[in-house]
Amino acid sequence: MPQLAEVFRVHGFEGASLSRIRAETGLGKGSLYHFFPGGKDEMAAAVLADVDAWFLREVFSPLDSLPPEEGLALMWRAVDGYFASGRRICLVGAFALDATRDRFAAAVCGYFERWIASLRGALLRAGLANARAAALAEDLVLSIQGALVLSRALREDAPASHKDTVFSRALRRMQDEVGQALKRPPA
Amino acid sequence: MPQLAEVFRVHGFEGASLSRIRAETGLGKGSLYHFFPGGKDEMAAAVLADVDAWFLREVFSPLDSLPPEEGLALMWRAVDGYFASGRRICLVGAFALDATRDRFAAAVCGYFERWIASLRGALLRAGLANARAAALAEDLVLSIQGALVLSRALREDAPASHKDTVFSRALRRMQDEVGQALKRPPA
DNA sequence: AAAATGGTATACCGATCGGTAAACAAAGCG
DNA sequence: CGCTTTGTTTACCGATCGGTATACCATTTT
Repeated sequence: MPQLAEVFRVHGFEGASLSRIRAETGLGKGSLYHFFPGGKDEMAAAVLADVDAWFLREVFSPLDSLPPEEGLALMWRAVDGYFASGRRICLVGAFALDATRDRFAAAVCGYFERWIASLRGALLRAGLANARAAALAEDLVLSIQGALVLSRALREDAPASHKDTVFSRALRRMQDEVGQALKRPPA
Repeated sequence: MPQLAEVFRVHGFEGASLSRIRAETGLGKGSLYHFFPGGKDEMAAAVLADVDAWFLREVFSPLDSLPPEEGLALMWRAVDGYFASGRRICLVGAFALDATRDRFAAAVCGYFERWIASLRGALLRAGLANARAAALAEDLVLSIQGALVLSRALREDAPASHKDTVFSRALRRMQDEVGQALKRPPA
């Protein structure tokens, strides 16, 4: 399943041909269609569900139920780890850009809505005003996606130099932004 | 050429099959290969060059040569118009996400580097400190890309309601950020 | 009018696409 | 042991892929 996800991440939905999937997973065509009778669509849907489950467990739930500061700290760690400091992109974001979005509209839309909602909730509980929490939550999720795009565009996938990439810089900037917002009185 | 660009934008490089291109442009296969003997790669390269030229003319050059406030104002207008308030995505950003990036690495990388550099230059000339200008320029370009991803993910391509979309909100927030940075002494 | 030019339409190529079917292997279980 | 279940292999399907070749058409040039 991780390998399956990787194929979609690297090549996109259209670019993830069955032969590439076979090569990456080592499974024959028959095996793939045994597990996913619905074909490529079902594979992609399963991967999306898997991603969603991971984020639900590692990001959304902590944001919802833990003290906001803890939840936020966990989110930054999880995001930096999951996206490999910008070397790996967001599958959902990639699907959102092309026509693939229409096929998996519910999953794509739900993923981002949920993320923003959980983040907004945590920020609210951390003391931010309603409007400010909503705006900041949206801005943070949006910036993460943008950082992934830019990080990949500038070819920062060198195995070394984890430190000063666009993604790491952006992540630090976001944390600062949250920190300042929580210290200061809501604007 | 605009139609050609649209096919790549909507379907991505892999999803932009020659038959779809033919359908969209109305040209026969022969005509396409007459103008682009190099096939799909050359078409995509031409589209990328076209996009780059447009941004050079409408965004980068104004940022470089006009007074910074004017250049910035033009950029916001151009960006909002070009991306149709979030209803149209950035072709270069989309290419950057999947394996297509490797094929057009130079163009993709150059596009973003140039954008950030021009923006940084304008911010510098507007009075920002070196580090702050660089960080803000990166953050703005990154946020635009993120706003496009999120805007599409949340299906905000309804023809009506131009006003309060994720993209419009994000654009306004960025303008505020720049405005505040220019007013205040550099942090 | 003849020839060359710029562009188009069409048929076709091998390769690969996503997907199906059937034969087969290996356990699980009575 | 036989029988089913679970999974894999393999061959194959029609459709479509990107790309080529050729014939054709409309100008323009000579």
